[in-house]
Amino acid sequence: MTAKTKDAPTKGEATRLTIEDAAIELFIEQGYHATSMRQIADKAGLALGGIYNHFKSKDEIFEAVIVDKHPYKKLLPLIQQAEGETLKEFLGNATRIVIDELSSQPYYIKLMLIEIAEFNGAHGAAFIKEAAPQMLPVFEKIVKTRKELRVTHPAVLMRSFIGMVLSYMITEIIISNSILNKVMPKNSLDAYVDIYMHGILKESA
Amino acid sequence: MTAKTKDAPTKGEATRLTIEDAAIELFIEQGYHATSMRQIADKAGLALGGIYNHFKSKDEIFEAVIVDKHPYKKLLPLIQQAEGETLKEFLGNATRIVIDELSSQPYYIKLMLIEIAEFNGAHGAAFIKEAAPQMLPVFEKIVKTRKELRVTHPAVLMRSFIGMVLSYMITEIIISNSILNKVMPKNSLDAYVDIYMHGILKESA
DNA sequence: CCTACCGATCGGTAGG
DNA sequence: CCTACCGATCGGTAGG
Repeated sequence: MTAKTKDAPTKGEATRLTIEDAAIELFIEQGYHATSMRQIADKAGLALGGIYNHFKSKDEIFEAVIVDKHPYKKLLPLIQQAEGETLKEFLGNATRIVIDELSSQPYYIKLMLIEIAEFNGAHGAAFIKEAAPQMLPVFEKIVKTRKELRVTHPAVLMRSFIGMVLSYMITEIIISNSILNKVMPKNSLDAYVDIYMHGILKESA
Repeated sequence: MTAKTKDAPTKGEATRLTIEDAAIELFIEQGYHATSMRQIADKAGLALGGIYNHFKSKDEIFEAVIVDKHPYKKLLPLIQQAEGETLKEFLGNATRIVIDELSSQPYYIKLMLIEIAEFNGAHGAAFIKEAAPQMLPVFEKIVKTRKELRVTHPAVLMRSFIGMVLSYMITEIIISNSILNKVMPKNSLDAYVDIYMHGILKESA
């Protein structure tokens, strides 16, 4: 009677997660095609052949990682928990929460870039089909209940919000690797969020 | 007396460019590590060994492509040509010019993503060291001559502008591959630019 | 600029 | 879950 609850994962499930954890680290450091099954096996503490008891192929490992480690599962509840009386406060808090979480787990952004760069977004489409129906309502609710918004189309608001976070994260990667960090002020996140906020809010707000 | 002018490139230089053109197409389709030297040779119409008369290694081809094909060389003069009486008109036109150019040559964005995903931005730093001193003055001039701006720091303005274009291009890639194109309105670029514009401009403008 | 080759490494599997 | 192996392909080179 092996229990299949969250609290007591099967040994096989544990090994599977160990493989995924090893794989995601290597993917992020090197990309997908530059990472070999032998490297994943070594990092996970298995022999090469052992991996194939848990995954049919290297591609299947990547797919599993994309699904299991994707940020929106963590982020959605965090956004919904975000507080603030005015919309400005609410969205400001939500943005900071999202970027803090993504920055602490740089996994996600990098993984997304790998997906686009090496797979032309092939897995991404399937993911969005799953995630979008859960994310859109959050923005629909915001549009309905907040009258201070200039942007009244939920999909446009969602796109602009995700785009703003993405652009901050990516320019942050670029800047931190270059000489631009000397010329860039320190409180960039505040300035960035301020521009966005001013962009979507009515002037009276 | 072989002339070395732009009008009459050496045969060797022509072959070198042919190799670069073949390589960039393959890189964009498959990424860097998934592209083989044999594929590049085939597409360029050479035997494998012939490539090594022009490039020492696969990595050197990628570096050459990054330098020679980078968009800022084309984009900088286009931005400077952008017209418009008000800042709103000027930036609106500049944005459309940039995005039109990048969309018609999807090379660039993809190449940048490959650079980050597969090289951790290693080549990018060197590039920015060259490009930043040429781009910053453009934004410095805008900040100085336009009083309608809320954003007064040139580097912040540059970052937000590049970030806005990047986020539009990347979300466009994601959306066009997914079911989201059904729920997304058609004139998204206008809405996107409008949010940004409203974000950086003073309310009186 | 091509032909023919090198050693190394790849993803994956058979068999236990 | 490991050992030992497979054919295929990789980046790169020697020699002409």
